[in-house]
Amino acid sequence: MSHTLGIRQAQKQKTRQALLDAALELLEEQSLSSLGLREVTRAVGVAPTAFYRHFDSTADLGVALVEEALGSLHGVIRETLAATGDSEERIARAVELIVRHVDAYPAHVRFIARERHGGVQRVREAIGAQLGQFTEEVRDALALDPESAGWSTDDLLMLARLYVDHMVMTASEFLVTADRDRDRMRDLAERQMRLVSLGRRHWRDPS
Amino acid sequence: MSHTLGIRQAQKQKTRQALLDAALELLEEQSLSSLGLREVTRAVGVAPTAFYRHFDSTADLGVALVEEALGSLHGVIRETLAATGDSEERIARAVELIVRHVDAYPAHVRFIARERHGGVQRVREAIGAQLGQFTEEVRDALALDPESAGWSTDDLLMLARLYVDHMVMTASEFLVTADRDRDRMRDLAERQMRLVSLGRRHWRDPS
DNA sequence: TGTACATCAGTGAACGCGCGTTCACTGATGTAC
DNA sequence: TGTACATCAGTGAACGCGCGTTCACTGATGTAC
Repeated sequence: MSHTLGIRQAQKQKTRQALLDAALELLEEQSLSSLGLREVTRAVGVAPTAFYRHFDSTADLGVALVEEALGSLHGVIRETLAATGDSEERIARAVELIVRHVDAYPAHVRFIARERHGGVQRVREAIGAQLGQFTEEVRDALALDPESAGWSTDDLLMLARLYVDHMVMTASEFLVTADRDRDRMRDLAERQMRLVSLGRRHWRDPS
Repeated sequence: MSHTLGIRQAQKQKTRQALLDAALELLEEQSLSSLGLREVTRAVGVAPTAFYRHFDSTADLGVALVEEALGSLHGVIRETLAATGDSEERIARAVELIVRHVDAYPAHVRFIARERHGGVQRVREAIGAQLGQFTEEVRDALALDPESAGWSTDDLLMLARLYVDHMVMTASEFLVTADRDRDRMRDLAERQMRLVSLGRRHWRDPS
């Protein structure tokens, strides 16, 4: 059964979400470490003091944005990796997934790219933790693949990091790619994944 | 002959360098978009208004920092790539180069990693331009390699981007790596480069 | 269902503070003769 | 070498402004009976 929130709770959540949305928009042209609490509340249309009913600070809001941006991605990634098909199909599907995600949530992707190495420690740590989880999930998926026979856990993690970093890199590249260059960039990303897959196939081949 | 600067010019350069150094240090725990001009002059010990004798704004100072951080790297990279030796030697040398650079200029590396996707457009653009130049230089070096026989310019650029992005990624990884994990991270980076090199060797093999 | 009290999300005034920028200035350095 | 004037890096006072945070408050929603 769906538990209906009380009116008060529902309204509170609505305001909280409005603060998150407004912050995300303001962050398209600045960094979290320069985002002001008053800017955010002004954009939403509430009093500055209302901010404290939801977050301790803008850093705290940033951590919530990390959860919003990356928390829901685990399922999608696992699905994509678990799907069958030959290497070429998988690559096309992975790149397609990235493109769709960037199109659907450009501000979230920009936020993660910007704050991954940004000036707010707690947010960097939150992003690092999420990406670390992704890496482990990718490693586990790789381990199930027949191609990974004979691979050490450490080598699998090495490869998983390469894939996850390539994914993040590709996503932030798409963010700044003009429409007329989309197809070229997509092709580029696919060729890079193809080259890595080739390296994977010949890893520790006696040759 | 070495042209000696006038006393006035020399003093001006000294102050300018002090501003750059102080800014770089302040940027270890914040982003450029939140760096204040008064913070910087306070750290140096000059009046806030002195700032304007050197830079229009903190964004302008940021662009100067990009030049300082990346401008001198072209030569080093070209040398490393031009050097002979087998694939394994090259990889070890490349990783060694990165490690040394991060140790010698940690604040510069952090600045580039942070502002590459940061909140100040002109600085992002300056970093992008420099990294684009690196990519072209790496592509040109790759083109001279016998292993690249039969490669299209486009495929060479694709590979060059993979190398440059891996280089940046590795550098910013080392920045946050504790001493006791240094060797493990170095090994990881070398294995990743080895896997990419394997992919390169088998690229468009009829197999 | 109705009443009396508790909760708490959002308000609005007030605070002290540091910000970026302007301006006229000073005095050491540079230059012309 | 000495003198008279020009340049200009750095100064210090002043400005208006928006910031984060505090506080006592209001009034709609929730709860107990």
